[in-house]
Amino acid sequence: MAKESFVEQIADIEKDFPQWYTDVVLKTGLVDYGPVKGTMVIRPYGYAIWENIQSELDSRFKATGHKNAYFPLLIPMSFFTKEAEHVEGFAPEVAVVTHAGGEELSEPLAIRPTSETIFGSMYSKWIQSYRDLPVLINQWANVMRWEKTTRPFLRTSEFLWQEGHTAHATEDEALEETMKMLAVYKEFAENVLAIPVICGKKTEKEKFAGAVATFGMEAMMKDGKSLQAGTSHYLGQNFAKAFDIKFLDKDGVQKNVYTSSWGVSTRLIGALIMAHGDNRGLILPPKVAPCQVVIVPIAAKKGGVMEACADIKAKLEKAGVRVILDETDNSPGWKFNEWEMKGVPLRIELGPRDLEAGKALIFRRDTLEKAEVQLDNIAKTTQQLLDTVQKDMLEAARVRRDNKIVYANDLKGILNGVEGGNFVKAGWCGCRECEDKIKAETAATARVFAEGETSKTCAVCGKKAEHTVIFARAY
RNA sequence: UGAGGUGUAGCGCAGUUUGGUAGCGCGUCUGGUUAGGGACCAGAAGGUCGUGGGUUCAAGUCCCGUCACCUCAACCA
Repeated sequence: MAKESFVEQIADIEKDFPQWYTDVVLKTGLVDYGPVKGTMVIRPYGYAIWENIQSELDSRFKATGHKNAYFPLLIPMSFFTKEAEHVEGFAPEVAVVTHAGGEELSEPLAIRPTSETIFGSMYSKWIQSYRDLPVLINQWANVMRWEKTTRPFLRTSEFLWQEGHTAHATEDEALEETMKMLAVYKEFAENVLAIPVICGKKTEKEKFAGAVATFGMEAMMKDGKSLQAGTSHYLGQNFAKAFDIKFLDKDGVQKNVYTSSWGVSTRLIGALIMAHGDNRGLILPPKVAPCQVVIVPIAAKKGGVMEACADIKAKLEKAGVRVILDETDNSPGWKFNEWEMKGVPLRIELGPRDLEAGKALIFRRDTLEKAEVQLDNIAKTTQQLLDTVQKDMLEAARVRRDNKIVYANDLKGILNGVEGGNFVKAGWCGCRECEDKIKAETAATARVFAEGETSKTCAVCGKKAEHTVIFARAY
């Protein structure tokens, strides 16, 4: 009987982007829903992507002088109340432990939604002198935020992330750190995830609770909506004062330190899916793909086919390529669809006919092109092609994004822009009323300030524009 | 919190109007034949019908309660 084609099983990316996303995430085996609402179980295939992200990021953190550490999951509630804006921003979404050991606790414990407070409390003990500075620590951890509506990777009650927390002697140094890590994220997003991003300062409304300034990294998804893919915060002396983090400077004066914090999360996996995927499923850039090449034997039982496939696998492994030989007895068509759905960048097909000719077919997931390759130098060809795919994916994403950035002079222009799935650059006077009005009438929010651009007037009130802002609907 | 909807096999559903042996498709498992875009044959396993009570000779089906989930609204660094 005629089965539903694979393409029909996955929602149409053009017509129903959210449904397409959910289908892909579940059907590719990245995650499953957890028993507690809003939680996800990250399955091995999804976690392998995260491990690749971790290792790429971690080497960049080490290269910029940071060290890893681990801080506790539970934070005394009183810590949050020490910084006024921080507690106000996070209180609604903090999960709290009230009982343990069969008794009610004398002080409730927050399950960390972020760790500025507990880092702050420890830094106040560790830092005494300018000689102790800077302190550059990162931690890989889980955090919990009790959001009302959730979606796998994009917004879940519990998620994995890294959070860097640094303390510095001067404002300049802390600001420099904030910007340096934002640049690290940008370079990583583009060269590893193949996602072009726009970085910039956030408005007061969108800034992190407790920060002096927040800088965001925004990525455009295929439907033109924006996803905040990472943030870097300059915290000034807000947390230093709240947690009494002081040092004796060279001039003999006691001073508060200046701190920064920055983080990216498993949301990056959601970004990967939505920035690159198509109607066949995922398309993963080679650098983070758990499997970079899949070998599909054709007529596997015929003489020499499996042996030749195993030989190719060995050669690729030796060259450092992550490769899977699909030895299951599914039909070739089934295998093609399965691995395409999972986003494997390259597929090598080898059957009796190819073997005789000393060739194989190699298929590119990103462009859907097939080409013949000589078996003799297949390892080298494959490696080169992986590099090409990595670069082409970034370039293709860049073109997609650049075609969807428009300018607007008034509210209607912003509305038309975002309805058409664009990022819209528009002037803004800087007042909260105008920002709120844009959100109310267009469902778009201010993502980041567009640096190096000047608009004359505010798109809402017509007064003099203080900034040019990128507006977009966001996930 | 306001409005609507859904709970029956791993997944998707029918069956409820009119009470009478628990069904279908996909998937899974076993054995075999196949193979260049989701192949085919044969066989098998799998269900406290969300949950508590009531009516009845008899309840997936009728009555009362309750829980969970989904959609929209609201809320949301």
